[in-house]
Amino acid sequence: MHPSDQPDTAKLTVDQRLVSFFRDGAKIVGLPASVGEIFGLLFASPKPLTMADLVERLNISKGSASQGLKMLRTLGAVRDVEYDNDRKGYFEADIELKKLVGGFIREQVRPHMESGTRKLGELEQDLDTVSDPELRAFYENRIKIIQRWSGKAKLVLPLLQKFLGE
Amino acid sequence: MHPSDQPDTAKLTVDQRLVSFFRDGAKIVGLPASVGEIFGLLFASPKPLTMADLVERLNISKGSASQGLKMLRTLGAVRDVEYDNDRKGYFEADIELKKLVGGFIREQVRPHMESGTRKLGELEQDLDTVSDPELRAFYENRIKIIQRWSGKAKLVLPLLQKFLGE
DNA sequence: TTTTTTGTTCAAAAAAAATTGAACTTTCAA
DNA sequence: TTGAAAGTTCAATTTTTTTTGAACAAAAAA
Repeated sequence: MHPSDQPDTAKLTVDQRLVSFFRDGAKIVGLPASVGEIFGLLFASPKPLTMADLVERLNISKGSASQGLKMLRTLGAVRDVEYDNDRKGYFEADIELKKLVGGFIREQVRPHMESGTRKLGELEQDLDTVSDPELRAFYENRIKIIQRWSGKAKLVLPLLQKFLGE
Repeated sequence: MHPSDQPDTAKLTVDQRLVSFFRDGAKIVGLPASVGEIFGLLFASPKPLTMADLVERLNISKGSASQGLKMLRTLGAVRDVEYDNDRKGYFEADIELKKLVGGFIREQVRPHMESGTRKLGELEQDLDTVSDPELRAFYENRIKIIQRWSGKAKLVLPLLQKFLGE
């Protein structure tokens, strides 16, 4: 073994640790590991990186890099930058918590909430099909409970965004 | 086909819709579908149910029912109740948002945050191994950014709990 | 005690999700 | 134009997660 080669248990470099940190973070919030790694490497890099850099340094396929970057751009977590006046695309991590959380809420939370609201509406329609009045009253109450939750959730999101926006 | 058998496109009953609603909800927050279904059926039931009821009405295995109930109890989303002075165990959904969110934060959020905090600490140790002063300064700044995020996150959880607790 | 009912555990199977890589498109330079 | 570099797409593969079900354990009834 060459002296600079490190065994598995060796200390990781800071950028490797950041990649690992964001890989875990991505999994926690339900995003693919590769997406976390890409963000991590960009976050750990003083200079913008190309897709080829990501493929090489993270050992991921071109396909993963492309799809991961697409998702990160949609989330507003990564942006395209001009660099080296090169025709290749360069990318940079966005470090504003407000933007990261905002993108996550917009892309991952709101769509689910909307579909939930729609489903809840359908549910109310079906109440008419319940003939037993006691059961019907029970269901009405249950639906009211969900609506109360839903109302809170809708209030909480802007509150959260406000709090996180410095 | 017997007249009471409904084709796939037929209207669902209210309890089926609630099961489906919570199945989706579970997936959104990263829990197995079966866990959502179990909670959904309990939520939709005026009376406590047994494990056998869940197996039969949701068409899931005894193993899934047992494991799902275990998780829901750990989350504080379901509780054991006495009923019918029967030796079987009976279960009921908990409908307090405060408790549901509290359990989720305690079981699913806190452990991840703690492991993140630990990893961040390790990361700081490794800063010493960075010889280039410019790169080191860059990393120091990045770590500071994560620490700022982490601080916010730690403040946000109690705030959230307070807001959701009626 | 023995049998039956109820519930748990966990290895194996099935299902779902992420990743790959080869074919394709786009874009620019020669 | 043509060729090469850069990037995208998506069917096939791999990996991860969930679910199953049979063996086991616990507890009460017979």
